[in-house]
Amino acid sequence: MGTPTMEDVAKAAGVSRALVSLVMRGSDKVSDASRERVLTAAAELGYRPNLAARHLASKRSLTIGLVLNDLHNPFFPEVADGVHDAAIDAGYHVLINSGFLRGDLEREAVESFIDLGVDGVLLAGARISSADLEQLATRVPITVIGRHLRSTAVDSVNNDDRAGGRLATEHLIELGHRRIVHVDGGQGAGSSQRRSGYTAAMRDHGLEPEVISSQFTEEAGLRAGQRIASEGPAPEAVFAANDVAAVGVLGALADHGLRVPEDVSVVGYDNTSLADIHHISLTSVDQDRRTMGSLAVEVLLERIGGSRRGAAHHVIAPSLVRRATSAER
Amino acid sequence: MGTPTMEDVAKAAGVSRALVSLVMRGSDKVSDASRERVLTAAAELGYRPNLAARHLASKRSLTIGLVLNDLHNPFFPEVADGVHDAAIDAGYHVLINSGFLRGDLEREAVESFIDLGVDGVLLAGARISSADLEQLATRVPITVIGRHLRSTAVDSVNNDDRAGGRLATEHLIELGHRRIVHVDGGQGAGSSQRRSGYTAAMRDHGLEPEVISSQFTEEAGLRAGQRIASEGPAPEAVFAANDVAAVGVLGALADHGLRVPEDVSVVGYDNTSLADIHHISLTSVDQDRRTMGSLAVEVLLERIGGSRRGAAHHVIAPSLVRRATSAER
DNA sequence: ACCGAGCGTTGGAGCGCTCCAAAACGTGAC
DNA sequence: GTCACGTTTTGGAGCGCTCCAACGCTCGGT
Repeated sequence: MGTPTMEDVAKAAGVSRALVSLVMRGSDKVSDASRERVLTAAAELGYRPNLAARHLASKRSLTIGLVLNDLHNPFFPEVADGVHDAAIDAGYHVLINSGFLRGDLEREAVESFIDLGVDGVLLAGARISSADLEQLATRVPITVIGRHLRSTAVDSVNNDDRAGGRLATEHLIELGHRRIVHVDGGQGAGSSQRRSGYTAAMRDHGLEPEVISSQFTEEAGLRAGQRIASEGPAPEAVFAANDVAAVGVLGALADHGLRVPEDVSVVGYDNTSLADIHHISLTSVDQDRRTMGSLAVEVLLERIGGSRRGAAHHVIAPSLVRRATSAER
Repeated sequence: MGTPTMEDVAKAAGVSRALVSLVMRGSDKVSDASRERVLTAAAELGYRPNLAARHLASKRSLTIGLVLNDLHNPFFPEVADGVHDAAIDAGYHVLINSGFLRGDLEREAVESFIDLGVDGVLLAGARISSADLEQLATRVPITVIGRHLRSTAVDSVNNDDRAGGRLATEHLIELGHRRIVHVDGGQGAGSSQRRSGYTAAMRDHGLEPEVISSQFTEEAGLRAGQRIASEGPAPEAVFAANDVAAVGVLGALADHGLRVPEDVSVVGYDNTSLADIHHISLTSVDQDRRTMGSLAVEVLLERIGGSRRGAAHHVIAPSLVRRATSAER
């Protein structure tokens, strides 16, 4: 006989299987004496409840699935930290899966979580289509992190990208810069809001917005930076739609002999670990990812618990982290 | 009634539940006609097998658990990619968990995987104690990635850190450098082997090894770099025990006005995404992480399948990726 | 016409647990 | 001593699936 079962513990403790079950679930309608004996027996046998059996019998698993759209992106680990903390506090387990940057794999990851019987699913940086999302949400509670949507079936947690775009831009304006170029994030999540925050801030100060359409990758940032550095006189500052792209810009500027921040100031977005590297030290807009992760868990648990009708869409305020790549004109 | 069960499919297809089970498991002893009808019925109902029930009944889950010691470390995503690919090929699912840099949480992650009923567990960058590891291995097949051990119960997949240390050092020697300092990785995995590779290479060429004891963090690399740059004349080259530390060194050198690679060449280890950032462009020793991940899955499946007696300890050869931080003297 | 083999199919037992209704066990009041 | 009530404990049904032994069927050989 392999791993001990509840039956074995019951026998060892001289009680019924049902009582052991009660103890394992932390019920308070068990006498202290019995609890003691069961716990001792369980410890002696090295008993651990079989989760598969538990899920099957109870329809709930006290587990939530976290789908990260891309393990390589330094944006996600911190979200995962927040998720983990909040979940543990609430007595839930977390299982992680990667979408490997593909909407279809993301969908598949969610489906396996459903098959596994998780109580809810968290999607971070979801690429999946809205239609798929709605469809999946009929089968399991879902909360999305870092994507703006107005669904009634799916909850979301976001940072205010528009405010963040404005924040970055106004920081540069305050430093005395007038010609500020925005390297945008194309179809990336939050990209259009960040751009609109930038544009609004520029207009408010009577400045002319100048957008280079790009993407959320270093490669794209590099190309944008090359254009910036080679076409005509360099601008006074660049606001890139995320850190990775900003680092690309940094590389291109250096290649062209432009000094940062003496010649050009650069600001990124996301405040990932990349920005904090001493050798890079990138000024960046921070969205408190840890808090976003925790908040997402709360929201998800509310829906799981049924303590809320309708969807919740939280938006948290971003803040600016000033480092070495931005300076006074 | 909620999600459809096998019973529902059986009824809809006009066959027995057992037959549906056979079809779902891809058995070949089912007539084409029956298979067709079952599949159609299943598709119509949107049926998906309940994994919890399946695990419970079958004692196997076709799932492996992957425990990453730290989600923040750019070393792991690529390992995860390799694991994922190989697992999918073999018809297995992958579930990920983080050890959050703590041996105890790592242990806990493995235990939840066991409770969940995974068929095997992969540990990447394990901090867990060897004793715990051995103990856990009695309950589930385990393969460790990136840690040298000589256990008979646990398999491992590694790169040849000693050869890698030698590789980096000889690269610098070939470039004409004589005074090469090694910033080591303290207690980190593979650190002592890398150091010994460095020392051996130096001695072989009649050079004096010079080791600064440090750690696998940027912070530690930064401190080491500061010492290097401020105490006496700067060395001609630095070999740091991993990329993160190397990036720290890079930052410190820049702070002290030392140019890389004109004044000092720098080589890292791991060839993480960090090294590949254009703005950093760090020469680094590559251990093919993707291959390591895939190989680890193979090794694990061998043990799960019982097709091997005794432990397997694979060591793959590292290679040097030359970038902009190393140049001729 | 009969038998056995081979194939496809089926019912039933059982995986380890939860949860409910009911049994057992006090306890205090009368 | 009895009764009613509250607290603990228990047996059993059932979660959705797998797996095995056994079933019915068809078919070829004699």
